[in-house]
Order: sequence, then C-alpha cells, then structure tokens
Amino acid sequence: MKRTHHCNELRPAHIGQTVTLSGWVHSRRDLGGLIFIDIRDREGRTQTVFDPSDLTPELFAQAASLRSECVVSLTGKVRHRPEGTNNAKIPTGEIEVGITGLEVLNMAEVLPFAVDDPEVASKVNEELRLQYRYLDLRRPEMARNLKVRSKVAIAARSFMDEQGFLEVETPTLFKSTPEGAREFLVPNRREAGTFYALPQSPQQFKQILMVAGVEKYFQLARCYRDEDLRADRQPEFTQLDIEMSFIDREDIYALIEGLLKRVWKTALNIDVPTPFKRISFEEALNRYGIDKPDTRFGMELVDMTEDFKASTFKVFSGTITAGGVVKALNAKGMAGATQGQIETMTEYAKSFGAKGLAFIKVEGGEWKSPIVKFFSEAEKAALTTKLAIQEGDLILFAADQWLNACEILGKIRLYCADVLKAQGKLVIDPKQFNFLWVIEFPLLGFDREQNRWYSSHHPFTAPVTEDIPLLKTDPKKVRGQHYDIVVNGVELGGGSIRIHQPNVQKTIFEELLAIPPEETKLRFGYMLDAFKYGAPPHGGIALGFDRLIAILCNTPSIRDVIAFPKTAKGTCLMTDSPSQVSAKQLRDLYIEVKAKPPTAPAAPAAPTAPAK
RNA sequence: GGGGGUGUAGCUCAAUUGGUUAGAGCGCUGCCCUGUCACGGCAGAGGUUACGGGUUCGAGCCCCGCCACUCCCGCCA
Repeated sequence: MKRTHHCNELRPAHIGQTVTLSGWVHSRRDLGGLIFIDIRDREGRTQTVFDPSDLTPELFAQAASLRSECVVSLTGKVRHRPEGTNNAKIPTGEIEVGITGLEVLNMAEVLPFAVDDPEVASKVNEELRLQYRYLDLRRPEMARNLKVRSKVAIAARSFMDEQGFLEVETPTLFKSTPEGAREFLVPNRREAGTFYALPQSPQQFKQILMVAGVEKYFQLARCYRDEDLRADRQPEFTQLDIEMSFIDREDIYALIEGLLKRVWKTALNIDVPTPFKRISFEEALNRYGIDKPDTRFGMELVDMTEDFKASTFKVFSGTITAGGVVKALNAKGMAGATQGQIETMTEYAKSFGAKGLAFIKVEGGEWKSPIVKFFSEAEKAALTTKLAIQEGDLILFAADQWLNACEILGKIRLYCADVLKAQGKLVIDPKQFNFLWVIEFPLLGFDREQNRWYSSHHPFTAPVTEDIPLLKTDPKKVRGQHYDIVVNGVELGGGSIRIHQPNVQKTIFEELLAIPPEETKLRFGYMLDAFKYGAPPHGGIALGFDRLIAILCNTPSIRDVIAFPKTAKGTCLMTDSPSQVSAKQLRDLYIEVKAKPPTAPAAPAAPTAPAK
C-alpha cells in the first residue's frame, strides 16, 4: 500500500475518497469498541477510526496492539467527523479516515521518552535527546527547525545565484595555519610527521578565488575549530561564506541587507526594513559597552568623566587623572536588587580587573550607597539629570580605562536586562529584530604580555584608506575596513575589505604583526605570490549559518538547529565518538599514543598525541 | 584550565532538621469501555537515589573523590 496523501493534506474536499496514509502512530485512544489512531508524518497528523463493523476481528485486534511510534500504512475512506467532534487544534480536524486496511510496517518498542507531547518532550534531558537523536528529530518542533534550515539554505543559494555568485567548494583538508583558533589535525599516511588541518574558514581559498577571477563567490561552508564549546559554538559549524571583487563596503552592506530581507521573508514572513543602522565600534562601546549591542532596550551607558574630574571621591577623580573615565548606567527599576545580584555584578567588574563596583540604590526617596557621602551637590545634580534618576532605579558606576569601563558596564547592562526580563519588568517582542552594522573597528590591538600587535579581525583586513599613513606612525589609530552584522545582540557575521597589494600585506605581516619573513613565506607564501599576478581589490563576509537559523527558530542553542550536534565536551552521544582506533590504524599513520588509555569503561576519551 | 547548576522509577519531578516500607503525574502491563483527540475507569509491575569511598545508631540529604550533561569565564586571528 503506497501512500496517496500526506498526513496534513486531507480536507472536507476529499470526503468520499479512499486514501492511504503512511506514518507513525502518534497517539492511540482505545475506547474498547472503537479505536482512534492519530497517524503522523513529517507534515502533520490525521485522525483515523477503527470501527469493528468495517473490519475483520483480526485487523481490529492488530490495531489494538499498536503502540506509539509504530510505523503503519492505513487505508480507508475520508469522511466528515460527526457533529460536534471536530478538532480545531489541527488543520485536518474537520475530517477523519474510516479505516478498512492496516499494514504494520514496523513495530516500535516502548520509547525512552515521549515524542508526542511537546510539553513533556521539550523538558527531556538533553543527554537523552542526543543519544536518541532520531527520536528527538521526530518531534514537530525539531522537524520544523530542520525545515527552516533547509528552506533558508535554499533561499540563500537562490538569492546568491540571482546576484551572479558562483558557489565554489573549497578543500576541507587544508594546511595548518597556526594563527587564531586551534585546529583539528589530520595525519598524513604518506609522509610521517606531516598533517593536514581542517579549515577554520575558507578565508584564504576565497581570496585566491578572487585572484582566479571568480569575482563573486559564495559557499555554505563547513568550518572546524578545536576550541571549547558553548550554546552557540560547536566544533564543526556552517558559514555562509561570501567574497566579491571590485567592490567597496557599501556593496557588501547592500548585498547582505538584501539577503537577510529574503531570508526573514522566507522563514518568518517578516519584512525587514533596510538599510540597517550603522554604528562605529567606538560609539557601540560608549553607549552599550559591547561591540555587538542589543538595541532592543535602553539603559545606555552615560559618561560622567567631566562631572567627576575634580571630585573629592578619589576613586573617580584619581582614575580620570590617570587617563581613565567614569561611566554610569541606570538600571531602571532595579533598586530592589538582592545582595546576590549585586555580588554577581561586582564579580563581573572584578573579572575585568576592577577593585569593586560602586552603586546607588534609589529607594524611599533616598540614595542608598556607600559612596554618595563623597559627592558634591553639583555632582549629584549632574547624575540626576544625565541619568534621569527616579525612584526605584539602581545606578552602577565603572571608573577605569575607557575600554575596560565600557566593557564592565556593558556586561552589567546585559545582566540587568536578564534580571528585569525574568521579573517581567522588561518585555521584548519576540518578533523584533534590530539589525545593526558595527563598523570602523580598530585594525590592530596590542598584546601587553607578548609586547606585540595583533589583528583584531584577521591579518588580511585592509586599513581605511586615509589611515594607511598611520600604520607606521600610530598603529593604534588605524581603523580597519571591517564590519560586523549584529542582530539583537548576536554577532551574525563579519567581514572586511581585504588587502590586495602585496607590499601593504607584507608591512602588516612583518612590521606590525612581527611575523618573521621566513614564517610568513611558509604560511602565507602562496597568497603573497598570488597577489603578485593581478589581484583585484576584493572583500567579503561570512555569516554564522547555525546562529542565523537559531535566531529564526527562536532558540538560544545552535544544537537545536543542527541535526547531529556534539556535547559540550565534543562527543557524539549517539555514535559514541570520538573513539579509540586500532593499533594498525595508528601504525599506518606513524602515530603513537602516549597517554594512558582511560580506565572508566564507559568513557573512551582516546587522547592522541602527534608522533614527533 | 577555572567557576556555577543538575543527576532519585522508562520520562518529568517530590521527599521537613539526617529518622518508618523513597512518593506523585505521565508512560508501561492486565481488565472494562462505540465518539475520543491530554479519552475515561479499576488493578498491577517498576528504584544499586549516576558511580566509589567516608562520617553516623541511622545518609537520597552531610564530607571526600569521580563520571556525565549543562551554563559561564578563559579560549574562539
């Protein structure tokens, strides 16, 4: 019996037709003399009815023996439900199928967890969900996530195609380029002691493709980073990777705005207004204390440096004298913060090297604070005005070097928003999406410990043209032609206009990043070579595809939008990988495992060390 | 590498200050039930309290260790 319809297809218009549905037993309601079975497939579910007057006793008994998640093929006639028994909760709720034929395709054992009840299933321990991922993915919520992912991938591909882009596949067996994230290494059987690395991104290949004259490249590219995991970080993940020639930043902005417009329309039927707002790195830090601001709520940082320059409160005035700033944040309605909450915020401040966290609770018409006694009337007045202080507010201060002060309060701002959300005092519309370009990042940062400059994005990022002379005189002031696309406080992606002149690239590598010329040659020689033979000006961007889908599916974890994700320790609970390999496999690869094999039988961690 | 949280029946969770035989709902098994859709009713089975030690007359609860999952910091050019 081959299916004639899917389980979300039958409507009153089909009444009278004989149909066959195939799928899983979603739920069974056995009334004794009458059995209802909801059959479910990828599309939805349909109620079927087993009435003994239409069936042989054997068939009826077989229906009674089915349990949840058995796979069946059911044949019968579509009919109206009796008066008053329609089910408005499902699209097929006006009809039912009176069954005359039943074929059991596969019986199911009792399940380790329920997949039919969304309330229960969504709370099941993730460990169990990952172990039985094939059951987890049957849940309508997860099936929807997979569907959104597929639809968005296809929409993105067709949009890029319409814009004249070519999708080009780049190698996943690549060269180790030990800058940036730790890489996964792949031993080479053909020559002892040599290794491939899995790419952290197709960055270098896509730039080479520009030299190759591809002009417009994109790829849904799998990338690998051997770093610790988070809710939004997996060791392998997907990027929508893009590169274009003969363009400037505006072209990238316009392209991505068009792409995201298409994606949001496809996935959520939402019309995203464009162009997106833009904010400089400096302004983002000044106002929100972070380079990926969530602008769906206020509580912006306020600069109080001028007002406390001559304060008798030495913690503030001293910091200012030392070249620092005083910034403040009004956490509206948080005067009732608990000791524990203040403690948490203080810990944030301390993690940035601050000694403590100054605060004022505005309660009962009073400023309750250990530091207010040091403030002059003028200082208090300045605070009241600039921070719009009202009853019930909590004012928090950071006095430190500019970047630190901003980042401390940025962290606290997000923490306060979480607290207020949990208390219901801050409500954010789940359909609100604040897109934002963050631009004009500093090209370089300085590592005090290693006493050298490092690229804040990556070493191929071009400086803003008018800042190029500063490279040799004041590198700190050089802005990069780098841009991040941010939505609701999540970094969706980033990119830059690249350096296409070999001499500028050489300056960056050798003079600023202080990579010895031999090493530059070894690691990036082929790129510098390529740039000698006619490299067009080019630039690009990469969007985190998993994060994009997670935002569209309204889930905080990208594991929910990846079919087979890894746990926080990088293992796959379903296949039990990584696993140990045979002695012969290791021998072929010239690898000797020196660490002791794990003693616990259920935890094969299989640490491998390269043979050297 | 560091910090926090969790782990009790197949699942989700209870269990007073350390005190009787570790409970409930769902699921499961059996019986009854012809209009249910969270079907209903009756009965029943089901526990190494993650694991290993310790303290105690007595430990799910306290202590030490360990494992797994999870969140965060570091890390992620």
